[in-house]
Order: sequence, then structure tokens, then C-alpha cells
Amino acid sequence: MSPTRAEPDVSFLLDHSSHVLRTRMAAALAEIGLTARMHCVLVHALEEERTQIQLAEIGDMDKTTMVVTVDALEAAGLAERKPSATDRRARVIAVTEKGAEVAKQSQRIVDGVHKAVLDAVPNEDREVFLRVMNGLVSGHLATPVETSQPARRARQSNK
Amino acid sequence: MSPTRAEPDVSFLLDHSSHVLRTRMAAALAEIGLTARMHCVLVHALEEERTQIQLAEIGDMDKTTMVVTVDALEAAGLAERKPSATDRRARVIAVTEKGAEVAKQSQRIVDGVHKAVLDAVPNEDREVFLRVMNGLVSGHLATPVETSQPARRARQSNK
DNA sequence: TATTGTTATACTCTATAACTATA
DNA sequence: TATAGTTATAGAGTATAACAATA
Repeated sequence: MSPTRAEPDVSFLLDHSSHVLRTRMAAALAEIGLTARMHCVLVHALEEERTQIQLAEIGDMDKTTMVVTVDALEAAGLAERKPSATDRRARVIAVTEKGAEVAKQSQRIVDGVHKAVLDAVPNEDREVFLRVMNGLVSGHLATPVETSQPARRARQSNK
Repeated sequence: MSPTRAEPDVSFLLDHSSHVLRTRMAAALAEIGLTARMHCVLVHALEEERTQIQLAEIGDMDKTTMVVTVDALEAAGLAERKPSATDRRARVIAVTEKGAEVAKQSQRIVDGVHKAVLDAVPNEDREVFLRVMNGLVSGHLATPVETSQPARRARQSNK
């Protein structure tokens, strides 16, 4: 029996590939003035009437991060905050006509970047690759480990 | 021919899986008081005599980040800065006896976390998965896109 | 002149706290 | 009392600038 070998460096493979893909996506979307977050919000706000909180959950961002993202979309004239018809606390994100057009463009861009990755995978391996990744993401690598201490210490309350 | 469908969300697959794996690795290494960076430096400093700059390149970190990492290793008694025999500007990172033991432990931890991931991949798919990931990392997703504007604006010089 | 390593700190990102309006 | 959204800002991470020592 051959000696024990180090396991393949799965961390490097996933970290590096996701990092490079992220820079590529950011660069591609930047050409039409969007960030990945703006694209995400735009697309999901188009699907149906959604409030900021709902969109924040979908995009896995904090509600305060959501505020910044919506500010950017409003400043670019791509979306508007509208009062919710059913909850006067909440604001629905309405995509403008221009926003809808940009969303179509950005979706094409995103699809293009993803297609380029998949085209780089040999035909006969593509299905297995996607199956394995989907399996990991919904199974063994579905849930982040809870860090015993939060990402940041609770802020000093100085009242 | 069926209508065009959105491409699989490769960004999500890679981002999510790498993020979860990263939290898991951080949690596992934290149990012996290491960060991933400390582990990385420890292991590569053990392989052969290396200076901070060389170790920084291997771990893809800034030299100032390297300073912090080596500070942590020294504080934990796992490594020491030694003057280089050939370049009086440079410092070689010497792993202590305790550091070497910890490195063995941390390597076992890292291998264990990686093995758990691969064990979650069906036997018959594992080889293809690794082949594809290695292919992407050394091919289509080898090099990050150069951001036209740097990650951070140049700092104001106030001399 | 260029490079190693250091210190100090500015910049970005993100999340906590506190608040207002409403449920 | 709890929740949606906002503002202000603290905390963490990281990289730039400047510097001393040396090449």
C-alpha cells in the first residue's frame, strides 16, 4: 500500500476559482455600472413585488447593506422605493423601465460569464461537475459554521 | 429546440461552497489557536529556509499582512525571526519545535476537513470533480481580472 | 537606485446600536 | 412588544505611504 498522501487542497481549488470568477463578474458588470449586488436586487425585484427586507434575505445581505444598494439603484435611476400597499412601514422596490432594460443586459452578462466557465469544462465532465457542486452546496457544504464569537465584537454601548 | 435557459449559477456554487468550507476550516484550526494564514506560513517555513517576502508570495499576502502573521506565530511561540545568513535585510522564519508539532496537528486538521468534503462526493464522481477544478484553476479561472481601479484609492500624501 | 521588513494609519466593507414610524 | 427602514459609526481586515537598514 502506498504511503498516505496529503488530501487534495480543496480549499485552494474553491477559494481560487471563486475569487477569480468574482473579479471577472465584477469587471463585466462594472461595464454597465452595476455591482453584483445591484444586479441581484434588480433581478429579484423584477420577479415580483418585494420589500427591502425580502430582497435582503434573498441576496443574503444585512438590511443596512440593502439600504446602500437601493440608494445606488435609485441614484442610477434603475429602481425606486414605493410605499407598500399593505404595510406602511415597508417599502417595495419598484424597478424602472430603464432598470428593467439594464436587468436584461446584466442577466446576459452574468449568463455569458457563466457560460464561458462551463465551456472551459470538457463536455463529458460538465454534468458531473454541476451535479457534484449542487450536491455539496445543498449537502455537506450547505451551512456555514457558526463562529462562537461573532464576526465582530458587540459594539460598546456608550449611552 | 427548447427555449434558452439561464446558465447554471456557477458563481453561487463556487462562492457558497468556498465560503462554507472557509468557515469550517477556520473553526477547525481555531481549536488549536491557528488561523489559516498561520498554518500556511508554518507549513511552508518548515519545508525550507524562507524569508518573510518569500512566504508572503507563497501565501499570496501583502508583506504588511505577513508581519502581523509572523507576530502572531512568535507570540504563540511557534516561530522565530532569524537574520538571514546571506542578506542582512531579510529575516528567515524559523519554526520552533513546538511550531513543528503544531504544524503536524494543523496539517492533520486541514487534511481531515478536506477529506470530509471529498467523502461527501460520490466515489464515481470524485476524480472528474478534482480534474475539472484543477483544470479551471490552472486554465480559465487561473488569473484574477485586473481591476482598472485598485482595491483602494491611493492614500492622500500629506507631507 | 532597489529591496526587506517595520510602523502607522487611511480606506473599504459590513454589521451593531439607536432611532422613527408603524404593526 | 416586535418589525421595516434609516442613520451614524465602530470594528475588522488590509493595503498604502514613509522610513531605516542594507543590497
